[in-house]
Parts: sequence; C-alpha cells; structure tokens
Amino acid sequence: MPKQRDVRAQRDLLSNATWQVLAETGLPGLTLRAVAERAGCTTGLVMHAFPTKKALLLHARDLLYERTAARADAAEAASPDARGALAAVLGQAVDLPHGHHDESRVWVGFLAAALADDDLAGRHRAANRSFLARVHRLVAACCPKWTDERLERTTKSLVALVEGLNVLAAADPQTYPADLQQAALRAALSVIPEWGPGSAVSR
Amino acid sequence: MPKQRDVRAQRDLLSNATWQVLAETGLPGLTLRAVAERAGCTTGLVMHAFPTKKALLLHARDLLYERTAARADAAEAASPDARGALAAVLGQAVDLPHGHHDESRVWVGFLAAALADDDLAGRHRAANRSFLARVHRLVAACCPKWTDERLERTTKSLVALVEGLNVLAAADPQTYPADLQQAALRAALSVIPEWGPGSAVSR
DNA sequence: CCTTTTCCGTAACGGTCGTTACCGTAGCAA
DNA sequence: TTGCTACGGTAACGACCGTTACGGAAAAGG
Repeated sequence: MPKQRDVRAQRDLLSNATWQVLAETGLPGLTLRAVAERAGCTTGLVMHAFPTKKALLLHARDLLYERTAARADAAEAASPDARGALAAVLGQAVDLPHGHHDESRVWVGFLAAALADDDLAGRHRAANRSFLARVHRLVAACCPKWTDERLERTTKSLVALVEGLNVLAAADPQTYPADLQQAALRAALSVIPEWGPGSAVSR
Repeated sequence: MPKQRDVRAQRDLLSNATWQVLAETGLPGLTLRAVAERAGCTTGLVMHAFPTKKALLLHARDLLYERTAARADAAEAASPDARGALAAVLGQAVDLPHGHHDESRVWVGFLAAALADDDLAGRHRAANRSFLARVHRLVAACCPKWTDERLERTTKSLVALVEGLNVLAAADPQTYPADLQQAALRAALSVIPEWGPGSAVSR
C-alpha cells in the first residue's frame, strides 16, 4: 500500500485557513488560491480534500458552528445554576476581552453568503435554532411559571440583542466597546429573576 | 451642442438596479453586467455614469441610507410625542407587514462588504451613528432624568435589538415572523416610561 | 532495494470579471 | 438640412476565478 494521508487533519487545516481568509479579506477574497496559500499548500491538495469550493465552504461553516457550540457547552457546564449559565452562554457570545473578534466577522460573512446560497442558509438556520433552543432551555429553567409565548419572545429577544451587538461591534468596534456590550446584556438579563425556583440546570 | 443626458436620473436608475441585484443574488452576483441588464442598458452606460464599480457601490450605499433616513423622518414626523416617535422609528426599522424585506438583505450585504472595504465601512459607521443619534435624541426626550450612561446603553441596546431582529429575520423569516419582531420591540420599549415629562418632540 | 500505488504540486483550460478603446449615432446649432 | 460633438453600444483585453488533467515524488509491501 502506498502512502496515506490524515484526511481529517487536512480538512481541519483547510477549514481553518478558509476561516482565517474569510475573517481577513471577507467573502470576495475567499478564493481557493488564497486558502491554499494560507494553509501552506497548493490548490491541488485543496481540490483533493474537497471535491468543490462549496464543499469547503460548507465544512468551514460546520467548523464555525462546532466551535461556538463547544464554547457555549463549556460556558454552560462551568456555571452552577441556570441563571448563571444563561449569563455565561450569552456573555461568551458577545465580544470578550480580547476574544474571538473576527469570529463575528466570519459569522457575518457566512450570513451574507447564506442569503444567496440555500445550503449555507440551511446551515445558518440549523445553527441559530440550536442556539435558540439552548437559550430557551435555560430561560425556561429560570422562569418555569412563564407562558410559552413569553418564553419564546424573551429567548428570541435575547438572541437578537446578542447577535445585533456582535454585528454592530464587528463593523464599528469603537461605538460598541466590549464593556458596553456586557452592560447591555446585563440590563437585558435583568428581566430574568435572580433566583428562579428551579435554579438547577436540567440537561 | 450635441445631445445631453440627465446625469442624476441615470445614477438613480443604476443605483436602484444595483440595489435590486444585490437583494436578489447577493454580493457575489453583483456584477456590472448584471446591473446593466437590470437597468436595461449595457456596461458602456454604467461606466460612463460611474468611473468605477466601487463608485457605483458607494452611491448605492448612499441611496440605501437616504431611503432609510427618509422613512425614519416620516415615521418620526407622523408621531405626536417622543415616545410614539421612538416606537414608530424603531418599528419601521423592523420588518413591516409586507415591507422592505429585501432592504434587510441589502443591508446585510453591504455590512459584509464593509468588513473588507474601508470606504464602505465608513459609510456604514456614519449611517449607523446617525441612526443612533436619532434614537438617542428620542430616548432622551422620553427620559430626561436618566444619566448619560443609561441613555447610551439603552439607545445602543434598542438599536442592537432592532438590527439583530432584522438580520436574523432576513436569514430565517420563519423563526422570526413580523408579529414576533413587533412584540419583542414592544417588550423592549417597556423600559421607557409611557408619558415622560418632556413628551413633546424636540427637534 | 525495488515495485507499486496513492498523493499532490504544476500547469493549463474555459469562463467571467472589471476595465478600456473605439466608433456608429442621436440630438442640437447654424 | 447639414455638420459637429458628446453619448453610449460593441467588442476586446488582461486578470483571475474554479476546475481539470497529468506527471513526479513518496511511502508501504515484497
């Protein structure tokens, strides 16, 4: 048997390169040659690892989702109660000290691409609904007496606020500094009672 | 003197075509040939009306700003008091009945492009700060006793919520229907007292 | 050590992009 | 009506895109 390769490592390497190129030069700069240069190889390897550019794009999108989901899992697991988990999950989504500043940029790029690509749109919807379900679960744990309608409205409002802050901060970080984002989130979370009856996280 | 043309009408025609193409096919589909076809002419006229593609893009961005500013002006002028004006201005920014659905799509497209283009980034910041100033003025009129810090935080939170709703609805209108957006906005506006001391709009 | 088979760098292809040069032509002055 | 000039349609250019074909290199089995 001739030489073999680590397929998964290659795909991750290329997805990371895709992610970096997207953060630096935006969607128009995302070319196979730019990705290959960033990954330290040629387009030959890229086209052997992924059959087409779209497949690479979709895999990079999945990678972004996995990262954010893993961070959210970690934030949730490190919190003792539902209220704290809610604050931690939403807080890590907003810009941290010198956090994943360009993760927001990449997210915006994929979002804009999703508006014209059905496959990317599907990934976006799945990811966002997954995040919504997570927040919904935590809000429901904090506020077991709320009606479903109020739970849904509050959940989607919190998520919209967080994503809005992310998007606006990505384009104008001066106007939306990190401390203001955190303060805005804290104010929005004040509608959630500090010690809900079911304060233990149910998972 | 030989034949002359209506420069402004041409620029508006082409900017509208740019806007439509951007809404339909997104940024990657925005080509001079697509714009020319949509406008019913050839690339020759486009390149005579605008020296370069970027100039066309910037003009289309300005057009988007003028439209949103005019709509906000109208919403504000039609409201008797500051509280109503605030609700109207933010409400028209969120998706109306069968409103400017693709205006959000265009906005997202320009936002993503602004992340990699300094000129577009400048336009975005100017437009967003103008919107922030408008909302800030209305919130301040409703809540004259608030501290500057609270005014700023509330203003930016409201704007972030509205933009977040817009962005998420553009990519997943099923999850973010118009009535939910309006309900979310209404809930967020509940922090503003119904009849503030200075209820008259000061302009 | 040599063969064999997979891997991946190289280079080219067709297509489309933004941009440019050129020229037929439509409208106004005389 | 005639001539002149700015307008704008046509077509080509160079660059770069995604994709493909092919050949040299490298590792595992004999």
